[in-house]
Amino acid sequence: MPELPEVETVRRGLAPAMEGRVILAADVRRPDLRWPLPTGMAARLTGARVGLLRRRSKYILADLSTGETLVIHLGMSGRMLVSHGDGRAAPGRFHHAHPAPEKHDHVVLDMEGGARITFNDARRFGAMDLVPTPTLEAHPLLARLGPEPLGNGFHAAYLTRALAGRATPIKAALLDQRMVAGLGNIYVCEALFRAGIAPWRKAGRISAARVGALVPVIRAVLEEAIAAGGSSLRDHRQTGGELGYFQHAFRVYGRAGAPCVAPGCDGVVVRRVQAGRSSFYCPRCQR
DNA sequence: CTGCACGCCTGCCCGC
DNA sequence: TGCGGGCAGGCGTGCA
Repeated sequence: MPELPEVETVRRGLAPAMEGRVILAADVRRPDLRWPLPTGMAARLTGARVGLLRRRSKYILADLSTGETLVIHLGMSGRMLVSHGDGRAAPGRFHHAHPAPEKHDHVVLDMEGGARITFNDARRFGAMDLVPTPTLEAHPLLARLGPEPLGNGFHAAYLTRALAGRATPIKAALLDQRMVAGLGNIYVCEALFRAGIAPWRKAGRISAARVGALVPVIRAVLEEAIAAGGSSLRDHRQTGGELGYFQHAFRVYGRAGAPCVAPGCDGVVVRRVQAGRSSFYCPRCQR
């Protein structure tokens, strides 16, 4: 699925079509996503004006003039695509100057201004919910998330303290959304490679200096990936349908058997399953 | 509390 | 070309 960079790429793509605009019509074509869509979602969205489009971890949050916030999660295979019609949409009425809905198009929003937003999710691990904006932070999906890795609350002192005493492998600790929010398998593998830390190292037994070095490395990987429009392995698309291209910059993820890219290293990238997830690492560089 | 296996779904890729 | 198995970016549940 989209990890933080892919979700941020999607948020940035949606913003011009959604922010400040009224949802003229909403069509729920299939309500059984990971959880059933909220009752009456189409009616609750119709006529609402979208305020800020925000992101928290891997969730896109659309504040609405109705006092509710639309929470969007892309799961493993979710896409949010923007198409542009002929501008003849009217309140409460769908117009048809857009491509016909395709398989797995589950929710369609026609926006003031003529854009159509389509949520497509083959595997239906994605989710949407509508919650009162003032109670948003208490939402079960959001309440226990750790700090944003690109935010001010994520720094060396925080991470050192959060990892202290933890016997869990650093790989699992960084995938734990309560530790830091938004990392997934790809970017944890890439960050650990850049930091020279082996994925199975016990989190609490890594020196403060190395933990401190991990923070800017995580930030750098995420920022580079965002700048590249995310990573498109199979499912991720930007809102215009374009591929991201950060996958070409992977140093270890998906490169099992390939030579290590570190200058002067003659190691070979290894794939090892750890807690049910593939870890890719260089046994020479990462200790 | 932790760690882990599992299920949720579909599509794709590989080997036969 | 077809078929079965394994794999996939997430996350909640339930168990030891």
